[in-house]
Amino acid sequence: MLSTCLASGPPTWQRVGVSAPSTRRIGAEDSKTRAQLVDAAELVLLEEGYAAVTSRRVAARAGLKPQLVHYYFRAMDDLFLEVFRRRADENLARFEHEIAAEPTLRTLWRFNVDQRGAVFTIEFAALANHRKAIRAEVARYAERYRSAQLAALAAMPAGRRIAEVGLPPDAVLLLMTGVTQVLGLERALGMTTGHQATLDFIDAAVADLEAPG
Amino acid sequence: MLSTCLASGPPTWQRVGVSAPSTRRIGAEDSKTRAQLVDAAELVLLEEGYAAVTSRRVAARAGLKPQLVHYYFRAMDDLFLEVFRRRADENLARFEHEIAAEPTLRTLWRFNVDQRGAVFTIEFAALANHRKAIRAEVARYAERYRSAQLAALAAMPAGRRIAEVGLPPDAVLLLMTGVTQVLGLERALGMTTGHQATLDFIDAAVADLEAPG
DNA sequence: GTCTATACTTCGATAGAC
DNA sequence: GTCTATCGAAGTATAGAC
Repeated sequence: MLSTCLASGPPTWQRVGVSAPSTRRIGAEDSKTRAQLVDAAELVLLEEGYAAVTSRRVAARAGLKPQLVHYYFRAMDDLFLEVFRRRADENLARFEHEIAAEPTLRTLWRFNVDQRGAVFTIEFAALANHRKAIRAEVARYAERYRSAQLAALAAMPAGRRIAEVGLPPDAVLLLMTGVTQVLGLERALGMTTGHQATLDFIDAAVADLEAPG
Repeated sequence: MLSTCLASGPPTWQRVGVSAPSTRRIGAEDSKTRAQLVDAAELVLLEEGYAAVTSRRVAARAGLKPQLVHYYFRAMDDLFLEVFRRRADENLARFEHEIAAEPTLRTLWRFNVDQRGAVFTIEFAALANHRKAIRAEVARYAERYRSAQLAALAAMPAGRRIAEVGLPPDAVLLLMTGVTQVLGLERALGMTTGHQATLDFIDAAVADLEAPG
């Protein structure tokens, strides 16, 4: 009966080991319908959280039938991966573009703090905690992004200055990423105390590293 | 028929406006069974994520019947709140205790970086994004914790030194919280590049603020 | 006060029709 | 290549038995 549906045992996304063989046919990757489903899934994810990303709700959002989700994606995880990859690739490309146009520490910081994907990030962080395939993909992206940032940093004057001062470049990036994240998280909670002061402080630090005097 | 189950419409936790009247009887707060359910819920949350915290799975984890979850908790959100409050209160108490025993910047930092609740935090951050009641509770806790940290900081020598240097205390806390979080998140992803260097750097900074030379 | 029998919705997934 | 009819498990919740 080869791995039929959820017949007994934990839900599909929790199963371990050899994934189902499943000879089921899958829709074309360049299908327009498929793209609509990915769009809808992203919206549902952002508005209602990953737990709400079900075939039925995604389909409803796209004005399509639920079964189509399973036609285009072997399992819900594949849909999540698609949603993630799309944004991740786009984000990386945008970073490379902006940093190439103006390779400064300020650009690096602006890009970090600009991140509109605070909710997006949290949802996938939570997902990554419990789903192997997603964790791997998120990690892969995080590494790529980190490398790109490090390379950019090393190539700019401020980067060399940072090294001279004895500041580990990794630490600078981790600190920047960190504050950004907390600021976003707290804002989502309705908290803003100390945010402006923090932003001002970092702004000044960036300015100082950029053009010390 | 007054608000029967999920009969039509979005799931309970998404419903807006006046919450169901529901005259249903609810179990005693000091019930042992109830406590078992909260324990089980926390375990499921940590191991499988918030989406896996369902009446059936929680009950299974506790070796009890699924219906009991609904007897002791009016809705699943109430269970989440209970899980959160328990840990939050415990954490705050532990903080107050440790900072009272040794009111230094190092204690503050150690407590932050020690946080074992990285997964816990992410899960509730994700939950808070989409569930009003939970968001309110998380925000309430975050404010309390922030206040406690600020008060502790203001009362220690290093705190005064920070102010002298022109560093906003809020920024110091946000930076500390931020790195901690990213470090935890990345470690969960299997990333460790630059972590030690960052920890060493902050360690040195803390030492310097503690006893400048 | 505690727990169970039961309702019925939503879920992921597949086989098979077009 | 695209979509639909349909299955059986898992989901929340209530009313009523003990």
